Amino acid sequence: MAQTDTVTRILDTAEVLFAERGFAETSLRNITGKAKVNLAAVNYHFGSKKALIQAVFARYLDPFSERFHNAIDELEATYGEKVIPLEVLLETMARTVLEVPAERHSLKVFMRLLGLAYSQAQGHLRRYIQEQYGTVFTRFVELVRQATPELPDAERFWRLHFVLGTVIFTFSGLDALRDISEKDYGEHVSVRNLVKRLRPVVVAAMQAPLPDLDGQDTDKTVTVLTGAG
Amino acid sequence: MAQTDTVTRILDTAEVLFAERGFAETSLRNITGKAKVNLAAVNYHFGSKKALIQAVFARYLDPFSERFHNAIDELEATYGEKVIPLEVLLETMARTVLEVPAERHSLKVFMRLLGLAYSQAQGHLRRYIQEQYGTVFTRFVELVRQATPELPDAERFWRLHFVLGTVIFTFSGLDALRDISEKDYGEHVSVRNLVKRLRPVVVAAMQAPLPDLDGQDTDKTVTVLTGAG
DNA sequence: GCATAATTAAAACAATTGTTTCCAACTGTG
DNA sequence: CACAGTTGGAAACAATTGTTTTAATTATGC
Repeated sequence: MAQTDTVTRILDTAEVLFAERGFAETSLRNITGKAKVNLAAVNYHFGSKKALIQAVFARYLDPFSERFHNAIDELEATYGEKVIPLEVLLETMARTVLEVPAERHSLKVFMRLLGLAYSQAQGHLRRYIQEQYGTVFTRFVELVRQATPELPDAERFWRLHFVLGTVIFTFSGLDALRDISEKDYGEHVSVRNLVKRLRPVVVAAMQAPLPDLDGQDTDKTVTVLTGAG
Repeated sequence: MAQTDTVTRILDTAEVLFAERGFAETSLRNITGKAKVNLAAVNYHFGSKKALIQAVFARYLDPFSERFHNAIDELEATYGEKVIPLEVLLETMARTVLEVPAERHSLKVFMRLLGLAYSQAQGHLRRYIQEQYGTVFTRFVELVRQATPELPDAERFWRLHFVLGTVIFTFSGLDALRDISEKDYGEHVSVRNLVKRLRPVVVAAMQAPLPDLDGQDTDKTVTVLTGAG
């Protein structure tokens, strides 16, 4: 058994189990058992369970980070001094996200891991991702800023997280949602199909009219909402 | 110490710890220690940790379910045979969600618990919530269907989950996001403020143009996206 | 082909988990 | 006051956790 084989086998098994059950709910014995490697192999090759978790993320985020930087480089070279349209930025992000796991594993696992990174506020993980891949996200946000000059900075910040929530939540719970969709509406949705459904919704969300933040909401009447129809 | 005091103290402490760290990461000793009750009290009063988790949810979802049914009853009485507008439905849902935890605890905890219920796919939890509170959601969805006749059923299904993802994701990670927002943009966002920001985005998402689902995406050009600008 | 390092294997480790047991303390009722 | 049943408290339970240790095996370099 080659040296890399054990490492790869652990990573392959771990990412699936993590995505299915979460980090705390997945024991090393569970991983090593399913991967048919020795229990001590995890601590030998990775050092600790925390380090294994980070390694699982790195295997997705490293290629993503590199590809996305390259994609943005190309865009900037193409558009020169001109502002890159929001739709192009979103499309580039989507394409990069879709490309990375396509090579090896499923997008679902990747998204589910991202969702876990947020929801299971494992302190070390959030810190690791922020330190390791913060610059990519910062660069993207800056371009989005230039593409949406009409949005106040704070508003853009929140809207980006709104759509991030939509995407992560959707793909993270993909299996369960797909089952319901298939049972109730008889149609099987592919990832590509779902991306197509997401497109107009995400764009509409980013381009929605600005909220009325003045007035200390003295009343909860529904009239406030109707302004967007 | 009255009989209910211990139970309440356990629930109050458990919901906060669950919301902060998740279910598996929160031990009974952690809960009982912080709640200053005996370790065995949990198993005595609730039977098991699983049952405790369900009880924590029930304390939020029971009042929510009742209030929401009442609110819908009122709406149906008011509108008679007429269709209830989408904005009114969303507003009613939002108001009910905001009302329930306001009485006792924080909305953040409530949302975070909902997020965990989805992300930490504890089988028993999802089943419990589905069995216990499925009818409320079904009733709501049916009204949304009448309010959005232009949406295909499957499309409406997905869009509801898209916005559900936005809301849960946002409030679930509220603390972390708020910290960033406050640090980078110097403005402290309240829950009410955030609800105001969500309003136009959610409405725009539901009313976004329909996706182009034909054509087996032969190309990944950005032109597909621009149709929504 | 041998010496040395790298990897795998098996076992034990200490710590923590949810749960149960057993007994004391309390509560309310006759 | 006495006695039933309920609740609280400390300890122990068995199971599982991540990690470490020790020995065997395999690969590598000279």
